[in-house]
Amino acid sequence: MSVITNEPERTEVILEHANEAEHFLKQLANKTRLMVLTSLVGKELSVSDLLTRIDVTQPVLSQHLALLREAKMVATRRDGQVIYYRLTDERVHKVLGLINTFYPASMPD
Amino acid sequence: MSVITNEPERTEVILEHANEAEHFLKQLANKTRLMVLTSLVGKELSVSDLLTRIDVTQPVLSQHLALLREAKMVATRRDGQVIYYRLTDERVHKVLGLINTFYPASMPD
DNA sequence: CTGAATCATAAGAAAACTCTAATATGATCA
DNA sequence: TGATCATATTAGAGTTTTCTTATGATTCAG
Repeated sequence: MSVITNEPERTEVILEHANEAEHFLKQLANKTRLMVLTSLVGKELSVSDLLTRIDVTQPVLSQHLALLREAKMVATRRDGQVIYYRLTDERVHKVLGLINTFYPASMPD
Repeated sequence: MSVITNEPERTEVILEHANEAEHFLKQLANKTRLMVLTSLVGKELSVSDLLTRIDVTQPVLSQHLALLREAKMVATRRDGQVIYYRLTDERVHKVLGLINTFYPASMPD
């Protein structure tokens, strides 16, 4: 029935998924959320941890975290009163990795 | 002075470029603009061409094209009364290619 | 149980984005 | 020149996103 379609690229697939792609990109297209997601690459962090790294108020951070949870881009684990967040969407990881290549690497700490 | 930093990934670079990354992603995070950009992969198209493929009014398309021009994601060429658009940002091409892999390939025409 | 700490939620204001409708610009052609 | 075609621009309305402020829920220590 279906044949192997081995063109080097078929970006047109997005045309049929433009709504989903728009939605996905919108979830990433926010400074606070980008910083959250980037901070979570390779490690789990608590909300307090994130608050020390990102300059936003607690409710604002919490609202962005709620959005990311809803989007299933992150998941949580509770330990006492602390809630740890981690990345759960490999697509996010890939996009962050690509975007990362667009900017010059800065001096590591 | 600087040393080779050859970690497998250093997504933290985005942290220092979160504003730019947000701006870049916002420009992509729109159905009409995604369809425009995707339609332009590998080919030049006129505004009329785009209008036949994308279901929006002429002024709306023109406004989105203005934004993409401003963002330098596309460039134009005039031939008589027709204006042709083409992609000019390799980063856009790369992101579209990646997003594309997130969706199942559909049957080619 | 009371209080403090950590995190979440909700309502409304403010800001940003997108569309509608009307008009303008530039090119071609009779 | 005047009409028409292709595309762009503008003002304002409508919609969506984000923030502010206040409050709620859960956990733990004393």
